[in-house]
Amino acid sequence: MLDIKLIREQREFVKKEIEKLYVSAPIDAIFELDASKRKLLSTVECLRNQRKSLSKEIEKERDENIKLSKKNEVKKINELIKNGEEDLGSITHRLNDLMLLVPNLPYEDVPIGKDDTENIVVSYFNEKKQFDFKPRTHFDIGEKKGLIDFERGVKISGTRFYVLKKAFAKLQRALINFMLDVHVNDHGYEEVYPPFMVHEDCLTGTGQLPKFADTLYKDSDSGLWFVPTAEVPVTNMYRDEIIDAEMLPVCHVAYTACFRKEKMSAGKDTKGIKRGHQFDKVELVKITTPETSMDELFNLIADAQDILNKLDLPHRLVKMCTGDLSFSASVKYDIEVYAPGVAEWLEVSSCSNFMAFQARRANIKYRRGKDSKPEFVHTLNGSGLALPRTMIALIENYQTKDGNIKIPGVLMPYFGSDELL
RNA sequence: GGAGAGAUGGCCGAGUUGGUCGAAGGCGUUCGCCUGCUAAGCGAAUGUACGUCCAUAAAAGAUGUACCGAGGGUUCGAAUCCCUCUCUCUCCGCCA
Repeated sequence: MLDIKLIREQREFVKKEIEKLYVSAPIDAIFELDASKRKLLSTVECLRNQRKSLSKEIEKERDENIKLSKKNEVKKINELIKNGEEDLGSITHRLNDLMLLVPNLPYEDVPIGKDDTENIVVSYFNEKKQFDFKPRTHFDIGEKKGLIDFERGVKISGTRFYVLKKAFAKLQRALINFMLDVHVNDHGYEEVYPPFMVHEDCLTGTGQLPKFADTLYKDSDSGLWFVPTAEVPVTNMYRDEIIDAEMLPVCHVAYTACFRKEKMSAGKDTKGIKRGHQFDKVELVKITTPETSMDELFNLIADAQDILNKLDLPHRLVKMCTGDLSFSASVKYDIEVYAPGVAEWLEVSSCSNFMAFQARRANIKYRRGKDSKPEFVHTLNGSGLALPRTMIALIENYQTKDGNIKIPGVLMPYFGSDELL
């Protein structure tokens, strides 16, 4: 959520910034609603003040007649208050609804562009592997060796579900543990294991709701939503809290399954395990002071990249342009790993600084000093990394000519002693 | 799932014959005094949000309103009375 004061005081600036995102937002309507809300609020507060003082007079009044007339006076005021409160309620409600639909503003150095074609590749890391044969796709390998069962996945759960078997199931488990250990031991994150189902407030807090309800799964019975990313439960751990300044930055790493309807991508990426309704992910979340959030973003990106470096996988860092920023992000960098079988750069991590946008929605604050007023924190997150796509890259990059996969050394303690699958 | 108890400020904890309660008291914290140092003692301060005024880079200041788990009701007036919900705790049952 944006600061309403920013819209109040610098409406044209906000509109100009939103234009850069190639989306529309009801800034003018918000401005008008805010003005009428404040006007009405003053009126109602003034009336309540009158009621208060009259009530006190009634208490002390000895004359029954005067008392009665004053009571009637308050009753009339109460009518006015009631009407005012109803209007105020509906205006506030409408204002809030609109505010929740306004995306975050882009950070100053975000390149302007209308879609992903205008993103900027910042740099490349690790050499692409050379093959003296045509590299196969992960789904080709997986099916032939009986390590991915697409048919049964579809049988039990429908399209975009698959079953990992034997060495592939184990490989994913090994990767999860490897990633968690690296982030905890080498990068200093604190591991958390959060719920995979959350209250609606959480999704509003991190910005998935109300706009993207149709991409999320929900249990209508309990009203709980399945998390589309660990960002949601982990960031919301601190909802409605004031964090001690000494605790910052808060750095968490969490493994969760993630659930997404993928309606926007209907028909896209239907082959393989690139895009399923359920996938595993190790997520990095940081909560920082406003001053340090940009530095922490680059630390976070480096931490995510470190996994790929340790696995010696070719990847590149891509800076998102304004038109490709996600709803809540102010800056976003994607890490894309190269998979030679499908011959694609796969997004394995999306690292964002949300500035105070989520903090404002989720009401997460910190105190600069003992006597300082609470201020909103900055929140960040990025995958570290998404499992299926890391799997794809690992399988396709480490395949041998005879159809096996060589396990990288760093994974040996996790996967076991088998050199080949 | 059955029975009972509870939810108050950073914490503990009063307040339940409705008004002077944003809320006693204690602890903690901050500042000052005292002290060779520390402790103790003494004095003062110490919630959040939003609005208005002032000011405008911001803060501070003044003032108003709301908030005693959440929502609704009774009343001139509710932390206090009534209803609904949520959560926590204890006991019993059931179960991974």
